Amino acid sequence: MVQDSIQVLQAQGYKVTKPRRQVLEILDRAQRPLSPYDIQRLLRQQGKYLNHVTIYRILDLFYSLNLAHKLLSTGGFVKCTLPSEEGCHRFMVCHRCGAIQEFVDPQLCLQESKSTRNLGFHTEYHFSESSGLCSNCYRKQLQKQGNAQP
Amino acid sequence: MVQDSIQVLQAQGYKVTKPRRQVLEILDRAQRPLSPYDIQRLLRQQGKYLNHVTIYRILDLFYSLNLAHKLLSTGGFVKCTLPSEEGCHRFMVCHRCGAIQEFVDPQLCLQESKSTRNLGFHTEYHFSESSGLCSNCYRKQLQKQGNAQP
DNA sequence: AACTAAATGCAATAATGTTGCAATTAGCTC
DNA sequence: GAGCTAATTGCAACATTATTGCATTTAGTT
Repeated sequence: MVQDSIQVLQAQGYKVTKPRRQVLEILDRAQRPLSPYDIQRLLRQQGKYLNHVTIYRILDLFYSLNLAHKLLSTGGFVKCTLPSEEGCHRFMVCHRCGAIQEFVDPQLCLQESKSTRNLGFHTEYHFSESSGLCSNCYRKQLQKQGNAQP
Repeated sequence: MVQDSIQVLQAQGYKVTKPRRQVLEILDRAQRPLSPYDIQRLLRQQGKYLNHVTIYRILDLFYSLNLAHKLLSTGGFVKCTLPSEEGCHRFMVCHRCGAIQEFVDPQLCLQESKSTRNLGFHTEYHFSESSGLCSNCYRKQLQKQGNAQP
């Protein structure tokens, strides 16, 4: 929810400005990663204008407050959908429709840390993204294949 | 080794050109991710000149042949250090000295796939990078802390 | 309503990527 | 080793993305 993010801003002493609300709403509605310029374009379609510098700065802020994440594989930003930081946030990205889903998995974190420790590395954070098909696109794929082999 | 990559190029019917050799050598020597322009700068320091477009194209080729990987957290390219593709290649990145280490872990792949499958996702590939300290930097860190508390 | 620090807009610039086409070259054949 | 040709590179122009300093505006307060 947008409201939650607004409360975080207030709690941390940041102003709740119109541009910040607008970016929050855009991110909240979009179910895919957006670049700063994506956001600018989407806003323009609604007749709203934000300088791209402003958007960069807002995204930096959101990122630093963990209100948004930067997807590595696409480079775009997504609104964090998890209540609080319970460790490393992971993503699944559907390479067909672009849908994303955020999740945490403490077990995986442990395993990853163990695995890298064995190689002499002291891990502090994991970046993890899985690429594949969401259930919708997977079903469609199966149907298409099914029709192709009568 | 550079030689291995050259053999892959030949085996796939690609020409072994001077620019390709030069980029291979730069990547091989660098123990950190390099952007196309990084590579151009490094070559220039050796009195060699490559058009940046050429470097982009060479990196695209190397990437498509799995001779190089693109690190997501930094955006730079690194030469693949593993013999062949035995699944998803993972990276540890030292955020202090920039050193990287590549590894595979089939067990982790399995766990990740299972984890995402439980969420209705059909994973085909994992992007995984761990950020932390390499053993060298970790030791230095400990020493510094040790000195600070007499 | 007035005040002030924080935030935004603006302008200029830097850095990074991309495209089409002409010139060059690696690897082949003779 | 000379000549051939498709593959590769260089060039030029352009598009996109990102950064900086400073003037202007605004949210939250008094």
